[in-house]
Amino acid sequence: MQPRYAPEEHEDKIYKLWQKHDAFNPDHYKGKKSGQTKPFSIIMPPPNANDPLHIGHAMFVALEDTLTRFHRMRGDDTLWLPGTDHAGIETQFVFEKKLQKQGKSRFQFDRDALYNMIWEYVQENSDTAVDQIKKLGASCDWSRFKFMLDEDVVRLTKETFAKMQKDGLIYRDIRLVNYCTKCGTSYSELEIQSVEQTTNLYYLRYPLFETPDEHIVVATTRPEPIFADTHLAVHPKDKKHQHLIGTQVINPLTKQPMTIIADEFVDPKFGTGVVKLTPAHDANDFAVAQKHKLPMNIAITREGKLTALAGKYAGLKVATAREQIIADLDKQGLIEKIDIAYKNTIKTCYKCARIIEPLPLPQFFVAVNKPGKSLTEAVLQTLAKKETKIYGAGREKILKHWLTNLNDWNISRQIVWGIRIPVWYQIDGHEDAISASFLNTAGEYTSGTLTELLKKHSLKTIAKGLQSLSADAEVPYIVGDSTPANRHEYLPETDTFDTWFSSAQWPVNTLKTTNKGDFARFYPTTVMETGYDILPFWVMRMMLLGIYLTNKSPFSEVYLHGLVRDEHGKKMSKSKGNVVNPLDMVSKYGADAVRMSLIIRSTPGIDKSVGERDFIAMRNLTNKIWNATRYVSMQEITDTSALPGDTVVSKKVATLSKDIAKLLEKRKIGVAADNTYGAFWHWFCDECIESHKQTTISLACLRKTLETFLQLLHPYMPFVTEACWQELHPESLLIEHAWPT
RNA sequence: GGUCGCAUAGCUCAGUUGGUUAGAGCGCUGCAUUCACAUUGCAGAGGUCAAAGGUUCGAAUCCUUUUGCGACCACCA
Repeated sequence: MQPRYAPEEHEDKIYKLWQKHDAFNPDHYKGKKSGQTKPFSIIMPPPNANDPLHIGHAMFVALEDTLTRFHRMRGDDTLWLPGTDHAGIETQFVFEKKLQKQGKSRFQFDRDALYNMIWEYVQENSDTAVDQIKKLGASCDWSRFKFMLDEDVVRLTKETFAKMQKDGLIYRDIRLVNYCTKCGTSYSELEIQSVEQTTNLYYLRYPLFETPDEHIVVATTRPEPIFADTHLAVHPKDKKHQHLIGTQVINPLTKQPMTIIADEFVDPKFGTGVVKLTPAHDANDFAVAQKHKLPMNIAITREGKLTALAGKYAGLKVATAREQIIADLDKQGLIEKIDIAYKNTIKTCYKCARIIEPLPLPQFFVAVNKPGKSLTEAVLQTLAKKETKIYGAGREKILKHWLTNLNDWNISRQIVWGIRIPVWYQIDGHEDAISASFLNTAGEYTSGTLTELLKKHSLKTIAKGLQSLSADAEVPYIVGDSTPANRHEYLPETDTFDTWFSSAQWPVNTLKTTNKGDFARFYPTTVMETGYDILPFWVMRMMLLGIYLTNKSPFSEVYLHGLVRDEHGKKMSKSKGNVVNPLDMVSKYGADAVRMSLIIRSTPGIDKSVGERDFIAMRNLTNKIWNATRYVSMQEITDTSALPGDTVVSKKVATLSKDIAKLLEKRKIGVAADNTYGAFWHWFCDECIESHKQTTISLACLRKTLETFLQLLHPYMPFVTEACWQELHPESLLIEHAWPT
């Protein structure tokens, strides 16, 4: 053996050795173990298929592989199921950026071409994540690998949608959705960020209809949709304004009369105590409008421009329009004052940071709290019964908070990269209520209502080149994978599912499509291990849909790891330049060192700081393990008799094995790793090996103890321990070895 | 405004569910090297465990309050 451990000389070879022996596949162990073995399963959080791994991925690989290897050694029927995600919006965006660099835009391609281009792009890079996961030593069963867009997974995802539709848990309706005009799609409430901003609060004068010399003042941060204002509102008990209820004012832009109504949502103490109602562009106003059955005028398009309603401002972008409108109102003397340092919070797009435009669009929603069939209630009950245990510094409370306040889930996305919603709209009789855009054979776009389009084009032509379709909420539709066969005519939905709608079914849909019997054998899974940052996006939704589909929580434990921070405890970001690439560190210090650095002394739910110094320290540990083995393998067997120190040593190591196992079972992984490290270095190396030099313990005992330590260290540091094991026992594999007792 | 988390050595963090003299890594000081490993060993300095009060035979750990930091959620036009 060389005096130094060189990870690059061993890691790939050892990984191949494991694979050659099929050591990751639970079926490999079938019949080899005595008695009934209990299942242990982890579904890997599927990384984006074509993205390189970041340090957070290394964290999940390290933790999940540690648990997997530990349970495999304990003799459990152990499956770690790997997979990758199509990551709808993320991937489409990365691809669009690539197009942009080439001076192109996604709107230059028809949806099939765009989809195929992205598919190609993903295929080209799809091995990136998988290769890197292997480099980290993941002992997941690649024979059961799944991709979110695998045909069978897609089929099951659509079946879930159909089942939910049947059960009345899916509905299509006009709601104010969070729309990003830059990304060109709507989002659910979870993908929205709140940002505090300083903005102008305009105090505008609305002349009274009867006596136009008098006016009422309304404060607003958004003057541009005033065209769409339908009413003003005051609090019914507001003494100052009570007398105006039911009277009319003049809309300062359209000059049309508007009625003042009363509603308790108005806070008489805020601003002037008078609110303008813009039902189509404000969530509060929308709610009030529904309550009072007020009309909804649309002032802003999906492109973020003003509609024809805006007269001379039509077609202007929101920001430009605002300036001009304020200037014009000022000329008319309709501005009372402007508070230029007003602070409020606005919603922004989590992807591009643009301001989210609330727009009324007909979309598909999952009813999460339908009386009698409440998905959220079912999850809350599961949690109350402790059917699923959450590890992660108080995150269970956060989860409960989410579940008790969750709104219906918008699952429609206006992008092509994803699973198309399997819905068909009935055309005949609804031509006016459906608008579409299609590409003809000459490559030209044509759009309009179907009434207009069908005058010049056949339905077949439209269907063939269909790019986008927008049907009013009342248009009847049928759920299905192909054109419904009946006397009606149909066009398909063009929206795709929210990525998380398919991810939410991942534990169910993967196990149902791998090997026959896997679902019964491994579901519900044991541990769901992932970062706490996607608790509401993913974990909560897996519980919502998992329980809905199977009546069982998809996992009995949730282990939420913290975010990986830099060595100063700062958040990693490209702009700070403190991003650590895990694969660079792997090639520098070895996979074991990277894994151990992330795991040792980590605590669920608490962020973990790592830096080069930690990788170096753990690289030193790999070398220490290597050299301890080297020492033992260098000894010549002179006397095989036991020595007086042996009993104490073997007793202590047996206790240690038990203690470490208990810690790992209680998911105190960071503590287990730390204790194993300490015992190995400061007890085994510093004391036991020295005792052997003093001939107070025998070589046999020393060797046995070292082997035990290789077993104890193997879950965290699989490569070096296996490399050392091969020096001692080339006839067997450490990965297949039983946990020491 | 609400919820959650954190505060322990110079730095970054553990502390196995209340149990002697509070630990690790890095850093620092001194010594050691034909010895498995200098990616090493030995010795050492360094902490009133944020503050105050309470429960207890016993508190870094449980409870209350305060302060500071961080995250999330909700927000009033």
